[in-house]
Amino acid sequence: MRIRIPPIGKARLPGDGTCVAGSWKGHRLGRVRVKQLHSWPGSVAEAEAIQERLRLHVELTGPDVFTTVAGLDVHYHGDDALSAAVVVLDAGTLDVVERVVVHGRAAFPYVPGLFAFRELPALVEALERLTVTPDLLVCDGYGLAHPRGFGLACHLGVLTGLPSLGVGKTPFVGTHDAPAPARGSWSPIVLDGTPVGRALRTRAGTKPVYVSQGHRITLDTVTEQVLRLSPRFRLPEPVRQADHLARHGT
DNA sequence: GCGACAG
DNA sequence: ATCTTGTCGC
Repeated sequence: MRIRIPPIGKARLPGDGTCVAGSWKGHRLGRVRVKQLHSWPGSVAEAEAIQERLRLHVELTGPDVFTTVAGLDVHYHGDDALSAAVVVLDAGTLDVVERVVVHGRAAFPYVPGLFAFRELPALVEALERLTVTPDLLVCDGYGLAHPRGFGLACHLGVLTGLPSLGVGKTPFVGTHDAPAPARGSWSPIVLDGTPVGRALRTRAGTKPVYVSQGHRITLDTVTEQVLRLSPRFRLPEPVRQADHLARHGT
């Protein structure tokens, strides 16, 4: 299987990115710096090799208090067209601090385990357009709970150096028991005898979400943050906001 | 060996 | 992910 792909930072972005709103709450200004840690893979084997190499950069401990949190999500329109959104919230009040949407194209075919390569260029572009630097990235998908221990959340965390976590909506790798019915209960996702994430009940009477570490964060902190960011709905507020922005442009 | 497999 | 109706429940 041969694949031609645009390199990171050079993905086609027809329609150009759109900065929907700027920061207005006096947060410190800063720009997310994205490291160029690898060239763009031209095949499945190359993509897997990149994951095997970058996984060694993942750090599984880090801060447990965050001032601002960013939710990231991508919406697909037809074949390869997509819109990537990042919404930064005040971690305490959940007020919106900044929002960015960019329109582009999927940068890789969908291959389970290589999902990150589809969305990476557009998400990186959106992060680079932020005028604030979020303290935590809340990603739509998996982190450590991945066939090679390096899902989208790990990838974005390592490229930006920011703490990150992954929230999946459906099971992927490993096995788990159903968590107890009460909000806040969880059960471990086990892969090769190792706990790599948790099935977490963010709301009673609904399916759990599947959380895992991305970068510079512990699993306990991941669990705590996802619960705190999901006071009302199944999905954390930053991801819901990003989903809405990517979907409806507003 | 075969199928299933984040979005 | 996306294509799709109605329906039950808060």
